[in-house]
Amino acid sequence: MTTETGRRVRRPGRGTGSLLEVAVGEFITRGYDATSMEDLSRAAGITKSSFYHHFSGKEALLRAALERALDRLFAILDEDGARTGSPLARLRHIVREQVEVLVDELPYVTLLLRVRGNTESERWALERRRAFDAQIATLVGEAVDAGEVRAGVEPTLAARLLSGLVNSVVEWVRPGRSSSNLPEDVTRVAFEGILPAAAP
Amino acid sequence: MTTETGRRVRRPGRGTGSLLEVAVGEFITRGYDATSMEDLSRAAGITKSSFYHHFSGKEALLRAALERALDRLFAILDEDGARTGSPLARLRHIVREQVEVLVDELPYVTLLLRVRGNTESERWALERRRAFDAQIATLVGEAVDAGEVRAGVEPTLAARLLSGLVNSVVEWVRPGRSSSNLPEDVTRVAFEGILPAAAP
DNA sequence: TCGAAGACCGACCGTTCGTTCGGTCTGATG
DNA sequence: CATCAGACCGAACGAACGGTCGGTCTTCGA
Repeated sequence: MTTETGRRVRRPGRGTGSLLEVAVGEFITRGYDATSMEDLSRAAGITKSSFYHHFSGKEALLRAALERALDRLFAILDEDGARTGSPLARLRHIVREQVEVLVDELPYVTLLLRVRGNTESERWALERRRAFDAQIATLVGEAVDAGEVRAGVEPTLAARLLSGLVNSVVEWVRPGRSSSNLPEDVTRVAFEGILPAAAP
Repeated sequence: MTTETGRRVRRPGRGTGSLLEVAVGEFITRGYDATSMEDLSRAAGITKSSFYHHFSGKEALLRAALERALDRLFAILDEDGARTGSPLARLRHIVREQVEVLVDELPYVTLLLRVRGNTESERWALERRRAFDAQIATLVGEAVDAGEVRAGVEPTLAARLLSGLVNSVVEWVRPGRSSSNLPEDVTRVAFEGILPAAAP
């Protein structure tokens, strides 16, 4: 237990948050399955058994990380900009905020996007991801029905490519190093085309 | 050795190609590190030790799969349509063919796109992937310089998003089930925008 | 000052991993 | 019919895995 005022009493320790951060970093560079508890311990500067004092096991670490990413993503859908206005405006808002979250919580979202469903936690995360994507797909369909966009292809395909484009940012973005406004740029590219023909 | 006429002499066996196909399928569903040699053997219908008669080890399987995917991708760059014509036309050709290869060699390309650099083979594949992407990025820059496209964002960012959009197809496409012309649709979406504003 | 509890540790457990080895069976070749 | 090589197998190897256990050290509240 911790007292009301001032968490992390007694020894300075390191806190579960810091350990989670270290663990997620290792999970990303080596892959979850290829990362051993000894790898995590070495990276955190404590022994393997000490790690089990803070987390019940390897999968609990994964679960905590996936929850953090999913909570941030679903929070976007509850914002005003995602619930009011035209379907197209709501879509643009969600895409912009999604890139924001993606950069803000880069390691956690990166881990989420690499999950394949091996463990129970991974299957749970996959299900929530599917629910998130389904809401995007619905919104794309509404935007097409409202005549706000040219329906060049099936809304289902458009929604998938939209998610694919946005999520691909995690593959190369590095925190701190953003000369331009990344969320705005990605949103513009997604809706106006990556390489639109030059005006004649 | 095999005779000129009629490969796979003697026992019917199964052939290394079939074993590779099975192994790649398991690698994709469970992940490379989470897949044991016994998993592979069970899926192939032979014992673990029999598997070593055809492949020198687990990583050799991975290497063979990655080579197959990379060979197909680099072959695109050698086609006429990728070497002659305007930069924009060459880009469109490459994107269309890339989707084609992606669907044609789905499991192998999927595996390639999930590689993170744990083993020597993975690092080798990552390097070749980078070389491929670099050629795309160069071509995007040439198209912008030639005034063939509106340069809304940095060419580097555009190239990355282009690759991300195209490669994301492996996450949901299923072979055989293509009512529409997928390569053409993806190409149009990539260049004209996923959800372009409706004409007034 | 002293008891309690959290942070941490070294040693160890059973299991599973990738790989090896010695050997059997089969079928085309001479 | 004898030979030979490739396809295949059961059993076992050392190493590494995730996880457990009993105990030590440190710090704070009473």
